[in-house]
Amino acid sequence: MHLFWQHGYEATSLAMLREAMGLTPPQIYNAFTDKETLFRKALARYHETEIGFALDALSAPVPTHDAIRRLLLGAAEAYSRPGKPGGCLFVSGALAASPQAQAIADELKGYREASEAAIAQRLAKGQAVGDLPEGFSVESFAKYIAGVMNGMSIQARDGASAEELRIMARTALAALPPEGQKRGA
Amino acid sequence: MHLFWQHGYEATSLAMLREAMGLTPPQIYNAFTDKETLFRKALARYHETEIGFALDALSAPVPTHDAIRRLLLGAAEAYSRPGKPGGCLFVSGALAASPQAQAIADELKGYREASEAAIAQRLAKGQAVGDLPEGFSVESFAKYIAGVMNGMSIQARDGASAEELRIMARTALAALPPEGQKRGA
DNA sequence: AATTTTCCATAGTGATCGATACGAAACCTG
DNA sequence: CAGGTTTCGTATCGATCACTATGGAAAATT
Repeated sequence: MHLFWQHGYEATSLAMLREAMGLTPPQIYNAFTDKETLFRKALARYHETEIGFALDALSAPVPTHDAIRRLLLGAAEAYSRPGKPGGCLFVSGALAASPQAQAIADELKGYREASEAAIAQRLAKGQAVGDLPEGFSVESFAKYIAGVMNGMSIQARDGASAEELRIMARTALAALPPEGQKRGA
Repeated sequence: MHLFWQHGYEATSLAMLREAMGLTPPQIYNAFTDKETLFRKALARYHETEIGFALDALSAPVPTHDAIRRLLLGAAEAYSRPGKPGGCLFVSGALAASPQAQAIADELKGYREASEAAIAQRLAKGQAVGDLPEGFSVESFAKYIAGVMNGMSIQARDGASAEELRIMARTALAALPPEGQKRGA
C-alpha cells in the first residue's frame, strides 16, 4: 500500500512489491491474482485504515461548520503522518495514467467523486437543519471543499507540514458562509 | 505536450509521441536528444503558451484582491479549455513517479513551489501597500491559494466545467481577509 | 524406509520500454 | 552521367515489464 501510495499504480513494479513484501512472484499471484487486484486490495485497506477521519467527521453529531472543520483538519493530519507517503492515495495513485491503466484511473476518480458526494450530502443535511443559508449551493461548496482537500494532498506531497496544512484548512474554512440561525434559537 | 499533459511523463511512450508527431524515432532523438529533454521542452512550451494568465494576473497593476481573483479565474479557464487535457501539466505531469523518474517529479515540484513563491511575493507587495492587514501571513495564504489551484487542477481533470471551476475560485476568494484601508483613503 | 504427492522458488515467457545500428535512397560534386 | 557523401527509415538492441511453466525439495502416505 505504501509503495502504491508513494509511486502510484503504474510506477510501482512487481519487483518493488516483491522485495517489500518478502514474497516470491508466484506467492504474490496466488494471494492477489494480479497486480490490478492487489492494487484494489491496497485501496480498500487504505480506505479502512487511513481515512476513517472523513466518515467520522461527516457523521459526527456536531453542527455543520464543525463537521467540515473536523474533515479538513483530519485531512491535514492524515496527509502528513510521519512515516507515511504524503498526500492521499486516491489522488497520488493514478492521476495521469497510460491508456492501459485507464480503468484504474477511473476507479480512483470514482473514489474522489464519492468523497465529494458525501460532503454534499452532509452540507444538504446542514442546510435542512438551518446550519447553512437557503440559497446556498451545496454541490458547489462540496466541490470547493473536495478540491481544497485534493490541493492539500498535493501540498502535502510537496513537503507541507501538518501545521502548514492545518493553517490551509482553517483558511479554507473562512470561505464558509456565516452560520445560519438555528430554528429554536 | 498534450500527450504528456494527458498521460503524464512516464505513461507517455515513445510510440505515442512518434505517432502524434509523425516522426520516426531517430528524428525524435535528433531533435530532442532523449525523452527527458523532450519533456522539458514540453514543459517550457506549456509555461509559455498555456499559463501566461498567472504572470499576467500577478503583475497586473490592480489591487491585491483583484490580482488574486484574476489568478484563480484565469486558472479556472486555463484548466478547462476545450480540446485540451484538463488541469495543469505541472500537477498531472508526474505527481507520483518511479524511482528512475524522481528527477522529473522534483522538477515539477519546483515549478509548483515557484508558483507559490510568486503568489507570496505578490501578497507581500499587497501587504506593503496596505491591501492586506499587518498580521497577515503571506506565506500561509500563498500556500492556500496555490493549494486551491492544485485542487482545481484535479477537479478539472475529474470533469469539472469552466463554470464549476469559476464558482470554486470565487468561493476560495471569500477566505481573503477584508480589504485593508488604503493609506491615502 | 521407500514411494508418491504436494508445493514452491528459480528461471524464463512474450511484450514493450527507451534508444540506436545499419542499409537504402537521395543529393551534391566532378 | 558516375562517384562519393550524407541523410533517414527500418529493424533491432538490451533492459524491464507483468506474469507463469518447470524442476527439485519437502512432506505425507504406505
